Amino acid sequence: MKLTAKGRYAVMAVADMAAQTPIDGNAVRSSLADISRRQGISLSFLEQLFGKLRRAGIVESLRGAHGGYVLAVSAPELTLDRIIFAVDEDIKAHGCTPEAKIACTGKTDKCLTHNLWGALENHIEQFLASITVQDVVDGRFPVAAMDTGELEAAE
Amino acid sequence: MKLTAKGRYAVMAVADMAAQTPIDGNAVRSSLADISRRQGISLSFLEQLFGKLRRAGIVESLRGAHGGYVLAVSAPELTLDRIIFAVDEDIKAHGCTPEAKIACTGKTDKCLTHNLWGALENHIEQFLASITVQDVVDGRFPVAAMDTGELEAAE
DNA sequence: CTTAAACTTGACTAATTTAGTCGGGATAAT
DNA sequence: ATTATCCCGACTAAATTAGTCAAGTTTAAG
Repeated sequence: MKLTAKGRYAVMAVADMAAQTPIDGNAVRSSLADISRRQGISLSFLEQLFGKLRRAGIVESLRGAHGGYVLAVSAPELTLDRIIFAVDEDIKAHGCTPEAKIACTGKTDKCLTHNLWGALENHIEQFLASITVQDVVDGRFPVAAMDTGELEAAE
Repeated sequence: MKLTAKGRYAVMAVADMAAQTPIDGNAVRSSLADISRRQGISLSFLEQLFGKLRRAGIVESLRGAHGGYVLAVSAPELTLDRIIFAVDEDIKAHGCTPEAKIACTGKTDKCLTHNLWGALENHIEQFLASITVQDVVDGRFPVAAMDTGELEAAE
């Protein structure tokens, strides 16, 4: 799976939207300019990301003056894998894609690892699918036996 | 975490070494030329990979004529994370590295995702650490609820 | 001792991917 | 109209990847 800065920014931006407290339970309209200001991500880059998020049905746009974006899925329903998929589209962890099939034609010797990468990819996706945007906003996500104890102070 | 072809090749090569049946329980000496032939990986590239594997203490080299490489760790003891780390060295899933600290100075708003990527990285590492080279050779690894049912036919 | 098989090292490079920028539109509220 | 906002696609600089190449060093064999 591809875990790039793009994906991180997208999750940050969506979490930022979700963190804006709804006035009456209704979705809040955020302009990219606001998100850009709050998160320190360039406007141009956000435009690129939100185009993909919109096409993926994660956000809805309201054009024109006083427009902006609204979450199309509620924060507790929206899992991180959808966001990452939307912006980092192509995922490929195993090398036995059609073009690499030449090196993987049935010989078990040749491709001992074929299934392995698929399993790994699946594992990562499941992890991301188990976390919602609401979890991120609340700072609550499965800490699977983390041993880096640098959580408390930002110094 | 970085999951590149380099890491895949390294795992393939090490698994290939492990798959060569030991004559008397003792480690088998494989030359890079043999591995190259069997796995279809270029010799030059293998040289690059095995340099790193050797420095990481995963394999030992025997120089000179009839030399080659030997696993320095037995297949059932050798976990995949060590191999991937050795060749793909730098791992970075969260963006709040020292230089990115500017955008992450204490403000909880700014870095809702700080711990998240650490947790994800940890998750992946744990997965890889749970699989040994012997598992790969035996085609046995944790299939965590895979739903892609394309395992049977190479066709 | 000479030779050659094999490993060792590190610099080099072409292709790809990433992480953005830029500029010009389209749309809707005021 | 004007302005705030989204929309879109082309463009690009930097980094990374995947892999090559050449010049060694080491040791077994003859």
